[in-house]
Amino acid sequence: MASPPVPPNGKPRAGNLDRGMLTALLGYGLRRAQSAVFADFASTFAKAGEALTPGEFGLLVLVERNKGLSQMALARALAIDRSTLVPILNRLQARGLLMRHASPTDGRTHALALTPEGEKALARFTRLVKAHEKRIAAGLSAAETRMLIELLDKVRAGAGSL
Amino acid sequence: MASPPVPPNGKPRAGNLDRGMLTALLGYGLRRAQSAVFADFASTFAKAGEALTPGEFGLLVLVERNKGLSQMALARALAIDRSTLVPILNRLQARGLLMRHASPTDGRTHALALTPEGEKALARFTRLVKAHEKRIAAGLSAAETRMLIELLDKVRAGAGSL
DNA sequence: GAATTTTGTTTGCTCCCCAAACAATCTCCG
DNA sequence: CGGAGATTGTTTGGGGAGCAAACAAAATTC
Repeated sequence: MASPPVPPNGKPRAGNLDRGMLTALLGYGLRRAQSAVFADFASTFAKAGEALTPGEFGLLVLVERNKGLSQMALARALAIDRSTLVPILNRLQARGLLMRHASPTDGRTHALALTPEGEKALARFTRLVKAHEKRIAAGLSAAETRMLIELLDKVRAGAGSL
Repeated sequence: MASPPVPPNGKPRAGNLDRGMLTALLGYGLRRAQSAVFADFASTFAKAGEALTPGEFGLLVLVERNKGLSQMALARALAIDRSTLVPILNRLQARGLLMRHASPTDGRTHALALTPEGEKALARFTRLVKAHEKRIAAGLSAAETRMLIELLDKVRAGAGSL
C-alpha cells in the first residue's frame, strides 16, 4: 500500500469531473453549445482561408437584406450599443466589404450598404456558413433541428424581450 | 404623391427588419438565445445586490464539487486557456470566495477550494440561479426543457469535441 | 543526474461591451 | 422663424474574455 494506483485526494480525475447541478441548467447547456459552435465556425472559415466571426456574418446579412440601414437601427437589431458598433463597422469598411453612404434625407445618419466586393464576399461566406451549419446539425434529424430552433426562440422571447 | 407615408428607401423600418436566412440558422438562434439568457442572469443578480457572471457561477460549482482541483484541470473543464483562468481566480480569491492551497503531493499545482464564505455565497447564488432558470424556461414545458437540454448536448458533441 | 514535460504566471495583443461626453443634425413647438 | 430638446455617430475610458509566447519552479522520463 505504498503506491496506490489512484491516490485518494490527489489528481486522479482523468477526463471529466463532477458538474453537479450544471448539467440540468439550460443556461449552462446553452453556453457550452454556443462555445462549441463558435469554435466550429472559426475553424470552418480558417480552413477556407477566410476570416469572419458569427457576429460579423450576421451583420453583413442584415445590411444586405436592409439596404440603407442606419447604424442605430442596426445596433438595435444586434442588441448592442451604438458605440460598440463603430469599430466593427470601421473594420468591415477597412476590409472593403461595406460603405457608409451619406443619407440624402437625414444628415445625421449613415446609410449602410455592402460594396460589390462585399456582396461577392458574402456569397462566399454564405456557402461556408451553410457547410458549417450542416456539420453542427449532423447529429440531429431535420425535425430535431427545426424544434431546436423553435425552442431557442421561445427561450429568447421568455428570457427578456431583447 | 409629394409626401408618401412610407418613403421608399428611407428609414421606415419600425421594429423588426429582414433577417433573411439568419432565422433558419442554428448558430444564429443559439447566439441570440444565449445573449438574452445572459442578460436575464445579470439582471437577476443585480436585482439581488449580487454580482456574478454565468462563467463564474460554473467555475464555483466545479470547484465545490471537485475539491482540490488543479488550475489546469479546471481550465480544461472550462475549455479555456490556463492563462485566461489566472485573472478570474485572482478576482474570486480577492473577493474571499476561493483559495489556492499548496498541494502536498505536487509542488507545481494549486489545490483549489472554496472558502467557508465561498460556500455560503454559492448557496445564495444557487438560489438565484434556480429562480433565473425558472424564468427563462417559463415559456417551455418540462418536457420541452428536457428536450432542449438534450438537443443542445447533441449539438455540442457534434460541433467539435471540446 | 540531465533532458523533457507540466504547471502557474506574466506580458502583449485582439476583441466585445457599456457609459458618458460631444458636435452635428433634426424635430417640435411656441 | 427660432430656440429647446431629442437623435445620431463618434471618441474616450474602463472592464472583461480570450489566446500565444516566454519564463521559473517542480515533476517526470530516460
